[in-house]
Amino acid sequence: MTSNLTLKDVALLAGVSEMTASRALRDANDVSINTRKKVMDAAASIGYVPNRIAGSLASKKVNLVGVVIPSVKSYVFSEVLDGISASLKPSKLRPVFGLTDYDLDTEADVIREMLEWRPSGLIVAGLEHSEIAKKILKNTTTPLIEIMDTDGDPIDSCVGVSHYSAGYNMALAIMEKGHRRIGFLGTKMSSDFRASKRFNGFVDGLQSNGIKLIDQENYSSGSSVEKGKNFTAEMLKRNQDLDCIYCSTDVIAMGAVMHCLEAGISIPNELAIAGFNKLSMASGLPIKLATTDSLRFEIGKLAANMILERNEQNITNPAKTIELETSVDMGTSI
Amino acid sequence: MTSNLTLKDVALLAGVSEMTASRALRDANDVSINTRKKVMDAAASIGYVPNRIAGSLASKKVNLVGVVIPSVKSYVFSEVLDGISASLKPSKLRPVFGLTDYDLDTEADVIREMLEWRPSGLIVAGLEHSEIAKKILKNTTTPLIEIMDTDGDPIDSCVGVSHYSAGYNMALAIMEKGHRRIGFLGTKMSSDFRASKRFNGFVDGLQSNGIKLIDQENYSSGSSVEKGKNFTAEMLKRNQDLDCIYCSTDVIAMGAVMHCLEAGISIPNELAIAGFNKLSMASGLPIKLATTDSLRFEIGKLAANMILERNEQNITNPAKTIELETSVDMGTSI
DNA sequence: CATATTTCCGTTAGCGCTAACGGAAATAGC
DNA sequence: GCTATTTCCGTTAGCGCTAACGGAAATATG
Repeated sequence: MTSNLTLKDVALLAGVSEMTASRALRDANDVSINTRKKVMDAAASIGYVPNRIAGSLASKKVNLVGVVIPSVKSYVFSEVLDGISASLKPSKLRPVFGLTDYDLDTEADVIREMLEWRPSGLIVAGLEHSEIAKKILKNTTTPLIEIMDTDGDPIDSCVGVSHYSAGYNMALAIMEKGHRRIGFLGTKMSSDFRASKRFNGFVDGLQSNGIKLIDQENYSSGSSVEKGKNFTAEMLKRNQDLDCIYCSTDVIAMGAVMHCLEAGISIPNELAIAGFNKLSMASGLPIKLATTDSLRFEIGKLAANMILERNEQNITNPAKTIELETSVDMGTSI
Repeated sequence: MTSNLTLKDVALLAGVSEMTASRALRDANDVSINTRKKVMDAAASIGYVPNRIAGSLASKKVNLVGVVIPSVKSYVFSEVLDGISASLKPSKLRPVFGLTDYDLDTEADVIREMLEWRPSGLIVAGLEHSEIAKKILKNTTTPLIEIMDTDGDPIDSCVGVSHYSAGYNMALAIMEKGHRRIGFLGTKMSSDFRASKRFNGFVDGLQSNGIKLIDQENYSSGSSVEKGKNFTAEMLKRNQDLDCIYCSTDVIAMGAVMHCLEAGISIPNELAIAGFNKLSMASGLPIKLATTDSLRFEIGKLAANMILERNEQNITNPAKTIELETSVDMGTSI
């Protein structure tokens, strides 16, 4: 409760009305310098902390932006959050995060809970939602930005990259380097829609040259360097003539690289490796990993900016989709 | 705004009073099965989303827990958040995150903003705060848990590990393995109090055997694998007879390992390497990194549980400090 | 000096919900 | 059958703040 001081206490002490105290504490301009100082001093002397709940109800302005993401552990969304924080920092808006744990039912719950706070905007990762969530989102007048991904039908606005294209273009890049016997290593598709889109794009990209995937491993639950290492070893055991592995994320690719370091396999001569995301932690590797920058920080920044724009202008902005261009970062690993 | 439907709309449609509608939507028990169904159907049919702002004001219960951390990018706090989320999930409480960017003035602002929402509890990383922040925190009746670190004076309750001891014990472990010419590699101390405590503990630990640090590098801003790699190279150039490097975090230690892999330096024969945190991504390395588990998930879980306890019991719980025991994980790198 | 304008502050009303009480109707008790 | 209890629902009164209006005092205008 932060002690139970209210505006009335401040007003009484300063010898003004509650309304004047309220105006003085926010920087409204209908207050003389003298009374403002009196009020400020009174508030400071008793340690008054304004009650935003009451303030928001009265003003009908909440100044929070709901951000719904699967996880904060994944090295991916944390940078999105960072971009959002950076954009919102100079404004009055503040981000509030909700985690879905990659579960669409949880996501629907989180979205509902978020909307109960009447946020100034909502940023949700991904274009795939449960029917319930879609219904809620379509019903709301809160500005909504779906992020990360543009391969699908946004409900309102959208900022992201095409994961299908990212996969497709990586396939082209890999084939251009002469690799033909190619495997894929990634997490189970059901929970990670974007990885699945990259996979589809990749397969179609190979197909455009008449090439088919030799092997594919879809492990369950989260990605880790260790999993990447182990599954790479297994896949190589199954297919001794494999000359390239496309990993659904850099984390896995790092594991693949680790395996090669340990097993004395030369990259890319004996095995080419490519990942996705362009994670900064991969930059410490002995080779430069081929990857696609998923522009996470940029996406967060742009999404937050769209919310800010919509809040400044009272006119209802039209829905807008921003598809950022990705390009293959060749590195030295393919 | 999620459209402007209010309880009144639901009540009217269901043919009951607002109060009854309110009771029916929350699961209060003074409502017959029939009327509850009527209200639920009415609410669903028009897509009513309760206004928590109003509800919280009226009930004086907010059910949010403020979580103030330096960053979400650091691979460290994300697991704390995860622990907090896991603990709070079955309860009504929800975490709200605020980022300080390792800046104490920003931290004070974030704390103040958090308290304006009258949260059910506040979890703040670290024991070091600005004078302003301390004053605010001492003044509040909101349950406060300072986390991560127990080397200092908690304002209220506290859950963490002793970073001083962690450093001290790692020094003992390293010396026990026979290493004597030891360097330290970490980020600039001013911004990272816990790294600095580990450093002090480490130096004192060495001192207990009459050993002094040979070299030390404190780079500015954040840690990365690449920095670890580069600064390890530099330090080895300066001190060709170095036989061990203690890194302020596993991220740096991974970089050190990378350098050794590239330069063909054998670990731990030619160079021993130790880190801190026990990050999961280090588990993919060819050697098992010596480290200290910082028990991040556990800390988050316990902190959230303390908030839950305090919310269940109406009695004002006494401040409590939980210091979790750490132990050196020897790995194969020292 | 009279009028027009600006500056400053207070009053009233209400944001959308819930706590607390009270009372009517339904059920139980004997 | 009449009282005691329970079940269910409505009424009243705020939670702590701010929007909007209005009005007195101070200042400007000529």
